[in-house]
Amino acid sequence: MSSSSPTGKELASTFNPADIESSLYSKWLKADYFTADASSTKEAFTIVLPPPNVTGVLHIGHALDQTLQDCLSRMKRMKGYEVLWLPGMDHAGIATQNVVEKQLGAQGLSRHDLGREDFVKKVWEWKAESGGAILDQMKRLGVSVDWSRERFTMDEGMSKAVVSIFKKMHEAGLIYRAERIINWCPRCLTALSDIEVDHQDDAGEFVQIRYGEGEQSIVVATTRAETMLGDGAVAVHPDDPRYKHMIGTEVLLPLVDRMIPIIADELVEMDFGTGAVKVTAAHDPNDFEMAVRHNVPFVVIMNEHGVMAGTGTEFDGMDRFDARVAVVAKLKEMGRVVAEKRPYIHAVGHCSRCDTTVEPRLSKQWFVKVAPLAKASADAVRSGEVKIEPEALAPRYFEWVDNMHDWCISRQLWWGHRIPVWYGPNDEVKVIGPDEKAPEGWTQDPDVLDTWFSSGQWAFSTFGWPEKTADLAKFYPTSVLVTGYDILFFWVVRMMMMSTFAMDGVAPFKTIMLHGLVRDQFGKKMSKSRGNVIDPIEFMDKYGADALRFTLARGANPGTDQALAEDWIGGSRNFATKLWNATRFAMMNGANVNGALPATSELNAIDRWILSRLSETLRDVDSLLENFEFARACETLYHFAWDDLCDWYLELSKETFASDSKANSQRVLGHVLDQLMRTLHPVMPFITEELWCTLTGGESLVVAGWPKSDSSHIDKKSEKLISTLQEVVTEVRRFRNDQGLKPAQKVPGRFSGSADVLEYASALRFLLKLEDKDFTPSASLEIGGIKIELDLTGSIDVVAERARLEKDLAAAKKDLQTAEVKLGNAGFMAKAPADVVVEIKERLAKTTSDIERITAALAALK
RNA sequence: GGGUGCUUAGCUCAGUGGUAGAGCGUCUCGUUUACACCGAGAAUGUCGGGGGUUCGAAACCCUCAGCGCCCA
Repeated sequence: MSSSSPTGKELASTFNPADIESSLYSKWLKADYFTADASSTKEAFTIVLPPPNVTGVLHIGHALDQTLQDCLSRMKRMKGYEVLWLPGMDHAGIATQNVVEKQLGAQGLSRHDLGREDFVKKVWEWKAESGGAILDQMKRLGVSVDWSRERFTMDEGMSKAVVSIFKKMHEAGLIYRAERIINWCPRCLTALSDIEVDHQDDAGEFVQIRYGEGEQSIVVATTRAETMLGDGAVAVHPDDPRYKHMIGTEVLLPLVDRMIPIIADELVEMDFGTGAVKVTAAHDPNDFEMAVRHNVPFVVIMNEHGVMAGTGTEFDGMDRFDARVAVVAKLKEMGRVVAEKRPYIHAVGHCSRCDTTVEPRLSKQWFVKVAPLAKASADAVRSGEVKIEPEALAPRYFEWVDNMHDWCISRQLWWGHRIPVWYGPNDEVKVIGPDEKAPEGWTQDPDVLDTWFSSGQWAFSTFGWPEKTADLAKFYPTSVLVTGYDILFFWVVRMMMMSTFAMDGVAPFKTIMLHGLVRDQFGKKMSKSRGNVIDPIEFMDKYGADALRFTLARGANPGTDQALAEDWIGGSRNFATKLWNATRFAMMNGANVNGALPATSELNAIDRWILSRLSETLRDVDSLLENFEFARACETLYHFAWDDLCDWYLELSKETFASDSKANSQRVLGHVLDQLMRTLHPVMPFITEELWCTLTGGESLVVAGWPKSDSSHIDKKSEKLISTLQEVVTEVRRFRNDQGLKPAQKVPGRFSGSADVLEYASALRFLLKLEDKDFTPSASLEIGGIKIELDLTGSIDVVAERARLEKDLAAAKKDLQTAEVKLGNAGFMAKAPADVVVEIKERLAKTTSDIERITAALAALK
């Protein structure tokens, strides 16, 4: 059987995604549909793609994030906006440098063997050869990004912007250099910001050590015994009665034989450990704070590799973890270990890139003073200029921006934006802007900037800032930022801070739409070690991009994680096949979009009903998508397409399509499919494009109009009638099933009752496999005022029928009781809204008549 | 320790005051003018426990228990 289209094209009998996806994507690129026009008079709709790492490959989280962005972009494009969805990549400082260093390591080389210049050259070579694999994978998903505007955080324009903003922030007093305790990775040999540190529960030890002798001794507790070599004081709480008398005195620090003071500071928790803590000013952030307050000296006892150095003890030259063991052993020997707990589970910081245990280290670094920036970022949300969706996640945002520490932005790496600060021969310090030259003989700071410093500018420097470009004017601020809540703090907050600063207080987006993480089918986090990682490419190969996209969008409830299983992607593929076959069937039956839709007065109730359901669906889906309710939008479309259209409309209309009076229905069906394909297109771009072009002969759904719900089509009367037909069909099917009739077995049957239902008697007969001929009824049913009589050749299964009726009777009695209780409740009658009371009264009447009918039927059964 | 969620069918989750829902899975029947990647029918829940507010609570409040995430 074939289905012909306006273009003479035919649909294959089975849907195979691989046949259409890549050629459709090429078609869209060739037609230049995704390239935005800054000179357009249309209202702009802008999204910047959260730039994936240049080292990255597409994982399921990207697939979700990008599917949602593509849905919004495609819908807005169809709605007539000038849509810019800007793609690009992040240079990912540490991650990328690690990749290239690893490659060098395989050849027995380190970056130092190459030298800075050649190493950076090598990284660029790596990028040209193997970087950005993710971009091609994104094309598989069908992303409608503007490739002509693709950016990279290290490209020329963005690099210039980085230098410009550094200078601007420095001039505003927002960037400074200071000696502080920072997170140090002894393997990557660089400083890390707070958010580049992952806290894990590690099995460590908790050791209590006695300092001093006799009366003048005090027991401190620590998880890092080796740092005692650098202690400058012991701290207690000022109100602690145990130690009050010792405040201001000194105790002997063992091993190094130094007298150190006992100080009082409110930071100390009396209930924790012994209530006395050692103060290692150069190796712990809290100790550093106390040391500053009490003038405790900073004693550095480790080098950059985490190796003990400069303590003047036997421990110099030992790795920090070996030193921990050795120091405890030695102290034990001396009888100074009062108590030990092992294992002691506590949170320990690890480098988020290489998992090495982070070492707090006193070091001179560049910082951003975040207080004013964070306040502006918080205010933008508090004032309503920026909306967080879902609103429930706003407190998390505030918790962060309201309590933010200064941001360490220097990294001791080679791959990244080099800090534009130059030092003169006499310790002069100067920030050199993009168009300036450093004086002769000066040297540049060797460090580079934190990757987030440049990606924080993604929402404006991608448009050409600091130049006053047409793109910037047209597309900034962006409309919505779509991203996972997991990078709210990493990236979103940085974008907010940098953008509001650079763009004169205008926040970078109007809405921050946060989605959750994709988890495995049991809701567990995906991880390589668990072996439960879902590869989006594999599943696109297997089920098609549309199936993956639909599954992800259907699971995307605002701000919450979603589980994903292969079976569910298979289910979405089944849905795609359903759409394919429904369209194929429709076209075999002459569905078309030629000319105007017939007036509703000329349509039968089935056509009026599907138009009514269509209008309601379009109305609901539009509002759901505008509110980022992707899951509910998909659910609504799924049930309209599968239940209303395929299971009921097509089945009820088969009779019509076989008759001579089918023209109106053919036009209606064409219209419904046309609108359905348009509405599904943002979620399932490939199959809808293929089906719609075949059905309508149109150029492309990418540039087709977004459907408007036609409220004049909403027809409650037809909905009521069709719902009665559905009830009749379902009940008779149930009866047939209970009676053991085969689905295809024809049975003589006839209807009597209200005329508007009887008008569709032949459609009912078709669905119920009832024959229209004279017979003596042996069974009868009554549903919704319609009487159905059937001939079961004289014998029916009385036991089965009795069981069925009794079940119905019990349900009806239960309903009756609830209704009676409510109506008999004076409080309910007095306080419940009128429409609820009416509803309950109707329910009472219906259940009463049902009970009478069922009771009579039971009595009639022999 | 601070913050913030979650607990509804076998599994994963919707559902914010008016008769408990979906997808997947399970059971039965079935190749009938698209589709077995299908159709028809069925089973399955004192909505974590307890208390309160209300005419009415899965939903609102309190409390207990369990689980999770973020931050320190």
